[in-house]
Amino acid sequence: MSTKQANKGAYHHGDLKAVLLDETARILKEEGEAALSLRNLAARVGVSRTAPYHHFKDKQSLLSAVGEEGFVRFNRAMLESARRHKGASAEEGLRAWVLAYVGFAVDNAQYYDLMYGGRLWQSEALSSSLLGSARGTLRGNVERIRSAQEKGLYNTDLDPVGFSHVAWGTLHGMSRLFIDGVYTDNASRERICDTAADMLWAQLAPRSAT
Amino acid sequence: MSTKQANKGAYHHGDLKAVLLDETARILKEEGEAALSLRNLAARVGVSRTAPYHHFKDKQSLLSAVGEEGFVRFNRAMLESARRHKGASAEEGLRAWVLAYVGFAVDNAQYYDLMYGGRLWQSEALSSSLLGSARGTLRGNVERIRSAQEKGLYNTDLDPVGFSHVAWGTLHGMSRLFIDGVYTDNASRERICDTAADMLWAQLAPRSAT
DNA sequence: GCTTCATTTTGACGCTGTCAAGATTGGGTG
DNA sequence: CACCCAATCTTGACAGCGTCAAAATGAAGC
Repeated sequence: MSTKQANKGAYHHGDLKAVLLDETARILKEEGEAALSLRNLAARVGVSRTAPYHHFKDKQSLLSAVGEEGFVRFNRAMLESARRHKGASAEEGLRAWVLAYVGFAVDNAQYYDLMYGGRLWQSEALSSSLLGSARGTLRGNVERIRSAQEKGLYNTDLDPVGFSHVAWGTLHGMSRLFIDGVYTDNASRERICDTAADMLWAQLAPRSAT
Repeated sequence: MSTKQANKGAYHHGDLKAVLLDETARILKEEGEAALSLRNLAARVGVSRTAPYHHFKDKQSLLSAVGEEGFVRFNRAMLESARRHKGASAEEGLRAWVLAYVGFAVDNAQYYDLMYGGRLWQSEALSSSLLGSARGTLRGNVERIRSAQEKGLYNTDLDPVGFSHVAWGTLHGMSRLFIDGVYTDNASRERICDTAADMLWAQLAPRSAT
């Protein structure tokens, strides 16, 4: 038991930081934000109340770290979705992207809430790596649009930056309305996503096409 | 001093409920959600810690009431914006609506947060009048679209319900990104709103038009 | 004038985030 | 191998929170 992993019960836990991140996400998912307290969290993991403070400056810092983990998972999910629709048409690709974005947000609300929650972005916590992740995602979108425009797949009259902002707003807004339970019919996710994809594609479609 | 209003300092405050609602909104706006505690609130208003409990079941109930007030103000703002652009074209009207919606959300974030925050809509608190307000707003949009379609002002091939959902998502998403400080450039509000209005109008514009 | 009832207060409880100080241990250096 | 240091974890403590119960206060009606 000299390795740094999985020596549960020892005084030096070894794995505590990772375990805290995972357990935090689990509690947020299964019991909601209100049920998350550092004391409760520590108890579940089997350490004393203040043990987490040796790995995270305070509660907000822990939540920021979970948010970063969310960005990693989000990027992974988007890449995988893109890979799965590699041969598809531009319109199919867009449709898949919309569905993948909203799908991730709804199915991983415990992460998505933290990723774009106001508390992260307004406070000074906003670790630079997190900000980098978010900016990188947006810039990636812009670049992908630009590249597709050059290949003649997208409408070349469109401003990539402006469109990215609005498209992001659309996906973010739909995701939030689903997550927060404001949309009444959660089962209609695919239908609404398709309608949104239609709208976005009407902007992206090359002028000469249908 | 026998009337029920404005007898400050008296044992029976008289106005307490209204004052609590206003002061809550003020604290949320000026100091943020984290700074709002019932004890602090009570102290500011000049009553003891538990006085609010005779007007609101608990903290969540107070926040719900503020949220309802938000819906009232929101509807008022939307009506006024519509009145101000009464003679304008359909496209101009849409543009004004987008700007009015996002403008209200950003300038009254303390209300908007509560109106569409997850805590209201998931919890059982969700008073029926609040739900009525929200549903009414959405149904009003759908009806307005339908009516404009019949007058030939909007594209008649469009499904009013589906479009309403997505358009709402777009405005809600942009509002949230502005409020939460995720959009970097808050000054570009009008430009982004215009881009969004372009996109929405491309859906609404009658088929035969430009 | 007395009663009744809504309103407000004081007291108390368990929970929270966080700091300070002490206990424990594993890894690197002699 | 022994030692010490730094990392890690624990115990103790404090102020603040939401909320309940019981007592106090004052306005309105008979």
